[in-house]
Amino acid sequence: MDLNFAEIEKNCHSFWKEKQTYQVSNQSDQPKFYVLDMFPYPSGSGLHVGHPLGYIASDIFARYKRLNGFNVLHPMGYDAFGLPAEEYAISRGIHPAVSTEENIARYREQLESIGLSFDWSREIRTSDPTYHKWTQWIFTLLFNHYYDLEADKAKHIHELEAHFTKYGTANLKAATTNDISFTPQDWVSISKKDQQDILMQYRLAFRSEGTVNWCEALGTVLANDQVKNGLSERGGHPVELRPLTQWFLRITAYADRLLSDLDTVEWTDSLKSIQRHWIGRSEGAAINFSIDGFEDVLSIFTTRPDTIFGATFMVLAPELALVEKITISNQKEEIETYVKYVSGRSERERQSEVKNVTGAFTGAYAIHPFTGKKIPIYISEYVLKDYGTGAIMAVPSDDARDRAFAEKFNIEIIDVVDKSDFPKAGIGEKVGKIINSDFLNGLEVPEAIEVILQKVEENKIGERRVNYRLRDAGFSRQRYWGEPIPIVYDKEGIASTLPLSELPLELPEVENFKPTTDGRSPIARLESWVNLPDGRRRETDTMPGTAGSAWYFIRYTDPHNSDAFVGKEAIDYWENVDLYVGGSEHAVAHLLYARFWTKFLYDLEKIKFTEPFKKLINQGMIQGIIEVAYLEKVGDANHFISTDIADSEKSYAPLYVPIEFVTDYQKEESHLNEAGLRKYIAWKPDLAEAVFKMKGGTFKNGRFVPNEEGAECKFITHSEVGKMSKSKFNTINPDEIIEEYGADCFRMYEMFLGPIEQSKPWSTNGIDGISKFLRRFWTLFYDTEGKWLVTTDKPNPEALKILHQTIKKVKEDIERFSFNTCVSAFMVAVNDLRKLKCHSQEILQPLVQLMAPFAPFITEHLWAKLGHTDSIHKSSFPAFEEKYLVESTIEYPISINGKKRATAAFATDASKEDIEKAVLEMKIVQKWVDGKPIKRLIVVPGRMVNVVV
RNA sequence: GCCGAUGUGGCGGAAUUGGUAGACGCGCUGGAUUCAAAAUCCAGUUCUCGCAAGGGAGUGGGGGUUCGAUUCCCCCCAUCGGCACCA
Repeated sequence: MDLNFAEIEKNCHSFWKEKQTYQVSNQSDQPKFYVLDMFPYPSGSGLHVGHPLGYIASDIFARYKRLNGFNVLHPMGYDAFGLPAEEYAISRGIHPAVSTEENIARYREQLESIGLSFDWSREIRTSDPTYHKWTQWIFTLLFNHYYDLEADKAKHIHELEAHFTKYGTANLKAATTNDISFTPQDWVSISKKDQQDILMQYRLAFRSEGTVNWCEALGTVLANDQVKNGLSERGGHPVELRPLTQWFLRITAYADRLLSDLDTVEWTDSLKSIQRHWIGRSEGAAINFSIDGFEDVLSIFTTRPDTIFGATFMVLAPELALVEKITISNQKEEIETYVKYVSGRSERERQSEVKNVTGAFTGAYAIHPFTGKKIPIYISEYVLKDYGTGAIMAVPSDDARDRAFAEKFNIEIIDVVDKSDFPKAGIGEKVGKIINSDFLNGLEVPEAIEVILQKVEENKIGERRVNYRLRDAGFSRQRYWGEPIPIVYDKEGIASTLPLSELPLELPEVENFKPTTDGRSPIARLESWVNLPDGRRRETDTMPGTAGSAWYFIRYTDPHNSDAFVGKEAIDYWENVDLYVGGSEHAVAHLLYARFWTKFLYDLEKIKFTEPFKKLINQGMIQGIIEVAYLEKVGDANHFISTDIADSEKSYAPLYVPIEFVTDYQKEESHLNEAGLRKYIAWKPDLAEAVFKMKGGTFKNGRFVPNEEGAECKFITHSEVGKMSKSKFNTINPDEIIEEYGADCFRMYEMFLGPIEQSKPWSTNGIDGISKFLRRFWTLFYDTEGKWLVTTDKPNPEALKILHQTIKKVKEDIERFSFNTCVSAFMVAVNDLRKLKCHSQEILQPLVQLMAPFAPFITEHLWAKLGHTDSIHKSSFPAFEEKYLVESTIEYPISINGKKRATAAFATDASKEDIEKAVLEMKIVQKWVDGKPIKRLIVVPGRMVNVVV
């Protein structure tokens, strides 16, 4: 009987549904295990073959853990709010709620067809009011807390108010937007509005004027991680810096913990290093320089205080308020021109211009705190307003940029570090001996740093300071499709949060949800919603996509709780995610925000863990082949040129070609034939008039005109490996593959492709191998007539050995997430058992259980045929027994001078001496030794023999 | 430029602690079956010299440690990913 996977799959789906096989309870005596896939955004194009790679891997692991007696939480849901979902809806001209609903339905269907063992009763959606109610609630908590740097945790804002009333800012160590100081008397005497403005500077969710990434095309601001090379990550639109009042989350307060706790999680080195970089901790000092003729002090940040005697000028960020104040009248024009020039430059331009230093002199001078010398103050765009204090002491001898600047503006360079002992060291490297530096002379750099830091603190001219590259997270979006920020403003503009009883604050229905261009959210147009009867006004910005995904893994443990974001018992039982699987593209956004929210909720004692994801595996990207046709514009005419006759000197416009039009796709000779070309012009009607030139002739107006009799219409396309995406028309859908080969085959093939974390182009070359394997596996159970072959015969030792070898290998390999080698192991086992004509139930039944995590459908069917009524996925993982692997002899490789020349079998318990003797007597060994003296004879028992001549 | 990862047959890849390099699969070659084909089954398949027996080379390149290196160390190259005036 042939393997009829379609029928088996159908039966399994209804069996699992009926028995609720994958539903999991929060009450269990079994140990817990939490396996989670990264939250998908339900895109309009559905799943392509790249998505399931991680889902299948995590599913195998979840099933494996279940078979090993764990209570496994393995849920799935949708990151349904956010920019991509909204852009998709706008492009189709429908409401995002409608398109999201449609997309989710399709996703669900596809995910189920793959046989993923999700507990669907726990499905959540970020756009669902019963969910976003709690996202909003967490926002209100962030608003009502500040960060106490002394206790190193978040505390309620009331504690801060109490501190202000009692002590003012004295002895306050709290994360803040601006360092200010006042007395308790000041605090009580100022207005309520002023008090609130001050408190706002301490809240963990706060409103502030900041420079934001404004994207005109998307009509919204974007977070730093949504901007790549000065363009929006989504859509590639230009992004400019704009001052705008926005909501922010004070993630910087958690910078140190986010950094140090990376050591406690099992993530890849590359991912950890990406996060470390993003956080960008640097230790140094803030040092105050007085300004000649002004009361103001100039505070600078440096990581090289040891080079302070080499500081020959100062540089300020052009945007700094101080600049205007200190500029002397003679220099006013120059400075103004320069400031204007900088403000007109986009982020992108500033980044691309690395070599050419620019700047302007303010005419003011700072006083060197140790030498008392006057040093000129410049401004330049290479100093960033938001990093450190926005001001530096420039040391041209030990910093490449400072040096370039000094050379251009003819400023003195004093060598302060003698690096003659380190000829290979680059400029700025922290090695060498200090010279020309008064009391620091002769010290090694690390010592000098310590000495100067002490001196700076003694003299009260500065302090040690740790600085971070990490910025506070912009949390406002001027878009429709997101959680409304649950804030109202009174007549004075004082912000307050909505109480839990008024949550969720649902998105109002609007006629026009398209983005505006005036920097306001679309819901701001809805006056009736914005203005409350009591005169207060609602906040109209919405939250970014990262909000809902920052805590979703918590909600899965108790998804239907209407009284709390999660039940205490539920979260204390399940705790954090044991295994998290997803792409590395979320390295800094989602993964950092989720860690931040987790730590915040931990501080508030809502949860008992400090990291959301203990172990994280990044699955590689399955790439696609992108097919491109070369286009040359000749006047108004469009000429397409086949790649084999393309002129390598010329540059052509590459146009994407949908892969379904391409013949011999994935092969070198991929091309469009006559029918393909017709499809192409039908798909792009504006190119109907185009001319396609190829070796064999020309295709024009829907007809191929050959150069000579019998010439072929073969328009060769240019093929390259790249991301699989709808916009490149190269997505391959799992549905067709499942229909043709079955879900089990699809699952095993995706795993067989190679290590899970490796990226590779998709190719169906080789899927036949898996398909054949499954059919061979099937023939262990059924003959061609459909007769059941399994017997109760006692298995022979050889079959037992095969089984137990396989159990051992598969168990070890699953535990190290090496799924491709598991599939190989199954193939080896099936090949060997077929050779033995083994049909013994005692062998085959454990083999079926072993394969259940990989091929859940076929194994479920066979399990039932083997006489079981309950699901195989509720059974157990076969136990490995060493005794079946014990061998009486071991085959040793015999090497001469490290090169293998022969093999020889010896008894397992053969002594070293016996082996030595036997080896030396071997003919082949004597031939190689050839009478020469034997220098050494190495025998590693159970391993190998090496004869050194 | 800095940081991280990767580099093995025609292809995807395996070799878990330094111990038989190339498991398993694709592809290819030959054979069986068939009127023929598909499917299936059997055998072979790193390169190279050789009729063969048997040699030689070989895990991106160069060097080193070791009886023995895909595995450890140093230098270099290539590809991918991240960051890029970060003081």
